[in-house]
Amino acid sequence: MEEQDIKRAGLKVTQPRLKILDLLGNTRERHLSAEDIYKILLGNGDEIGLATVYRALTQFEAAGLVNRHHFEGGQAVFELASEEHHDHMVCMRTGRVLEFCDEIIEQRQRELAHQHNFRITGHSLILYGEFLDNNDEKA
Amino acid sequence: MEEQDIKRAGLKVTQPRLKILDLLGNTRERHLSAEDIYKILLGNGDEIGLATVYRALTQFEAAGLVNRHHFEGGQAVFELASEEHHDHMVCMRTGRVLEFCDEIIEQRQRELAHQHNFRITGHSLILYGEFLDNNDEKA
DNA sequence: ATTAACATGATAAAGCATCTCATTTCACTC
DNA sequence: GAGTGAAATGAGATGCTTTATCATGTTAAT
Repeated sequence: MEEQDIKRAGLKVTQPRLKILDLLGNTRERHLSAEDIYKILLGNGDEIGLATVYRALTQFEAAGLVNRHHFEGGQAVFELASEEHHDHMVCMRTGRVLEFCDEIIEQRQRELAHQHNFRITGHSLILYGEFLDNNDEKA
Repeated sequence: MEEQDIKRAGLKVTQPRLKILDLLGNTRERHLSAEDIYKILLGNGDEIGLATVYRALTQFEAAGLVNRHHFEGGQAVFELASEEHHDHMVCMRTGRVLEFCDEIIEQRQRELAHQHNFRITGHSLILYGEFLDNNDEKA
């Protein structure tokens, strides 16, 4: 329940915050920019301000509810945080984003970090390119 | 020779462009933001405009002479392009950047992309964290 | 030296994100 | 359920990075 998540984050349960979390959880496109969210909610007839969207997303990120990614192209995108870390393939043609997990890469990253006396606190692996099939509709 | 690189890129050989390439090649810190470059050159007594720095870097990037990276923290950083692709560990405490190459990860990325019918045109792997030793001075 | 195309740099402008602050909403108490 | 203080909202201002504009200055080839 979104309400619980918001409370657990030490935040008041408000309409804007519920709407944002709900949208992130129930949209076909898991990865949305702050402006996407703002426009979709406005389109739904909700009253909301862009500043509120940014604020809420930043708070959700701090609470671990959502992740922020900086794909190429200026705007950051947000997604509901899932159990395990995952990486992304981003189609430069259609914008489609595919998430993937790979334990071999994760393991190798840990090894390399250890070799260099580096303590990893976060990481970002993004493959840019394009999908050769035309499944982009079913993304 | 920097002059040749600039010519090969189809650009005129100008003082600002030479200075920028020279700086990128001869600075201890391989990764500089446009503003870093601008300020260093100003500090050296050179006359240069920030717009010129951005323009030159964008042109060099298009020509494959430099790479642009979007580490966390707003500003993009630029580095002289080297033979082979490499990834980065970024120290969140000191800003130190360590480059590394790992064929196991590269290979695995290719496999995963192939599995998903994805043609890779670029990729970005960044590990954020901190170095546990205090070699930051020798970076 | 001349010249035409290109480059420069100061400043304006665009784009993304955050800050400000007056108003509203939430959640708790009685 | 009304009252109250703290927190949240939203409109607009502001900040910061990057790009566009354009009059002036350089380059490189004749």
